[in-house]
Amino acid sequence: MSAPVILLVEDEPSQRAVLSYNLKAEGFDVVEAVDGEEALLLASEAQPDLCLLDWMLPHVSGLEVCRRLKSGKQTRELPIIMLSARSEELDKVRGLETGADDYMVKPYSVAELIARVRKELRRTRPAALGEELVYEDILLDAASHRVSRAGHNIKLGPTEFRLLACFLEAQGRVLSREQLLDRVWGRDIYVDTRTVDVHIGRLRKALMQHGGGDPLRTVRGAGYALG
Amino acid sequence: MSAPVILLVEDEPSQRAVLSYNLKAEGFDVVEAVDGEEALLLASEAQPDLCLLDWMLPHVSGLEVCRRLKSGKQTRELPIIMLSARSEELDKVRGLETGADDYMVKPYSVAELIARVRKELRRTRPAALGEELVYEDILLDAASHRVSRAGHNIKLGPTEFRLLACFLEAQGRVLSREQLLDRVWGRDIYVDTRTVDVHIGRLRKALMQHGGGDPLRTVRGAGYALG
DNA sequence: TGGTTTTGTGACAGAAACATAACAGTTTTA
DNA sequence: TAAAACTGTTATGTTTCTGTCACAAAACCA
Repeated sequence: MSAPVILLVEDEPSQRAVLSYNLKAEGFDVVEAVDGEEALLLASEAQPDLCLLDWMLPHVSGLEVCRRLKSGKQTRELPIIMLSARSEELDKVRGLETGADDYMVKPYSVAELIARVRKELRRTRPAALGEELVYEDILLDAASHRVSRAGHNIKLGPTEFRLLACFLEAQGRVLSREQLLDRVWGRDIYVDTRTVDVHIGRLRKALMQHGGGDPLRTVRGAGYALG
Repeated sequence: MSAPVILLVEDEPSQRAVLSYNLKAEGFDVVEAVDGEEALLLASEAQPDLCLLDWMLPHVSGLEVCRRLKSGKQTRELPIIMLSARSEELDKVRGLETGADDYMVKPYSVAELIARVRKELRRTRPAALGEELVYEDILLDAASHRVSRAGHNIKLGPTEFRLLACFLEAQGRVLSREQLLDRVWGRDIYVDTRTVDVHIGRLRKALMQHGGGDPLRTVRGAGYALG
């Protein structure tokens, strides 16, 4: 499973370097933007999982970037943590009003920032953080890379493991073959779309090896879903 | 018990502020010095448990401070972690054998710095954390540097020892080769990632020399895990 | 129903990931 | 200072996984 991607928007180079380095050390992928323009561009292009947004930016203010991200269709769901140098309560209120999901005042504890990042990602990318994912009698422990069903241990190849993690993260939503290729294989890998079918088959077989019904649902013309 | 006191020697105010803030956030008491003079004074006066020492200092260099601390009777036992801006200097620091207990190159991961601080403190203030790591019949005693399995003493090389300690600390989580290289070999050492495999093999052999199954699990495409 | 589209699946060859032994250079130990 | 222990790399063998294809089965549609 790919590491969560964090969009870091901060104009001051040294601040940016420190944050970037520490985020990378925690295992995140970091995409950096130096101003609002670039931030908005990368937000839709790099498909980040979370955005760290500085309040003070040249040209377009952080507040404005936040507002635009939250009103854009593609980027509405992107969690945003605002970083501000000032502690005035008014700023905080305004930040959260604009739709930011959290707010931190500089100077902040890096440990606390990381903790808040994790808190936001826990909602959207639980598998990437090493959480336990459950659906009925199926249990996937991302940290120890283990899967079991009704108590029986189940051995999965890397691809099937990621596939199952996707379905568990998607919470029953239907995922198209294209979406699965993106998330499981990666964005710029070219493989035949029918290959997904084969791996779905393998995943099904593995999950049913100790009995139990088929937990995967084929949605003709659309893709697959869990449950 | 009172919190460990850390003597932070760093002349640049912003760097000092960041470090101080983060250390305090982790529950340490911080005493700050801006140059070598003050550092030497505070080292004997404030009775710190550990010293974070910047390489570049006005007047008296960090290297010189380190040397003096290590030759002073009262301060000889004070653990020192040197902070250096560039990796070339790191070599010098190492080569000159200043007596520092650990080194970090800027920019560093705050999480890693904290981890190293704890590591040093564990030696000098062992009451802080439990020293024995256990998994099933495997026992690692960090204080005496001993490992045993099912009662049999097991002799491990330094690398295998650290490797096993990592797995015991990770509590069953999968560790990637990169993570292991970071933790066992160090962040800025270049070693082929395949080398990890070899040492895993050696560790396995050592752990199984008196019988018993393989406690290490290979997670294809991801890394290794204990149990 | 018959034809058409979509999905399921077994087989297979090639690729990738991993295990292990051997080796040469280095460091530590006695 | 010689011997022993340790390290990182390389080469080779082994296992496991992948992606594609071909054909079978199922679902859909008129």
